[in-house]
Amino acid sequence: MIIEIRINQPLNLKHTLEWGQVFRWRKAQDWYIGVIDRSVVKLKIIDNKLIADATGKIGEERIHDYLRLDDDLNKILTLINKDKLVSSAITLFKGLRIIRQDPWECLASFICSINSNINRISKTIEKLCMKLGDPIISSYHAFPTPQAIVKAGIKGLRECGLGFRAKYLFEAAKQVEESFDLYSLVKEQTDAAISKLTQLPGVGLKVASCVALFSLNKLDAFPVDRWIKRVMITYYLRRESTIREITSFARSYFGKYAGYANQYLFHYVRTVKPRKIFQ
DNA sequence: ACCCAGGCGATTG
DNA sequence: CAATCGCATGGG
Repeated sequence: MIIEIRINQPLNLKHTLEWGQVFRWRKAQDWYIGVIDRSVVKLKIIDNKLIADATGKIGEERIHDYLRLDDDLNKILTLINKDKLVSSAITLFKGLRIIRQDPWECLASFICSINSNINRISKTIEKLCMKLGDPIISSYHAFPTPQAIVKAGIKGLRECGLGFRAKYLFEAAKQVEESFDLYSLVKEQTDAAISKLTQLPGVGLKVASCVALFSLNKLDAFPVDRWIKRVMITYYLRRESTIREITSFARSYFGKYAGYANQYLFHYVRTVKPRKIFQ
């Protein structure tokens, strides 16, 4: 099914889908191909239209929702544009949008991301889906359900290359299957949602913040990894700081769209040479 | 070798 | 009590 969505504001699929919010999108000629929920989706932009070619029952509403096209990006970028650094990032990456993933897929993905790198995370998740996800069409599979993860067992997960993360993912899946109400967290305040998430095994502040930002509609969540930590300390705080000090500063400095600032900065410090950032 | 979108439990101060 | 440390693992 082909869906056309008229877009009247910045949307850059490369910046949005390729670098670290989500790990399953691949570029094929002029399309981006990925899986949203249980549908294989191809996306491309022609002029001011987003073209989606999708299998299954997915409709315009979910595509719109996934790319958060309701976010007024121009307004958000104006609000977070507080200094030269963010301003440069916005110039380079305008059209990068926060996306709204399925919370379980997001949680599982970021448990897999612990002390790893984007390249490896993508490969691990690919193996997980291939082995444990329900087939959709050709070689595309849905993301494995918590039940499928539990059924695979720690040994089965290790065979996908999860290493020491296998037991975290297994235990988290078990709790989500049995008692942990992941999907109700969308109704909670940001800090409450994050603190509940960190009760899960393998979920610390960083992973919880990513889940809150990328799947639970918490646009003020500010994940601090080593890249963000370095740029925040050297450019903003200008002294040794804890993760809590950094997130607290970021919230007050960038405001309720701190998560957007986070993604633009993350993109920027990973792309631009350090000496260019700090002159 | 060294680094990587961190978390956890043990140890130290 | 908080801060620090070593470790789980595997690919580039």
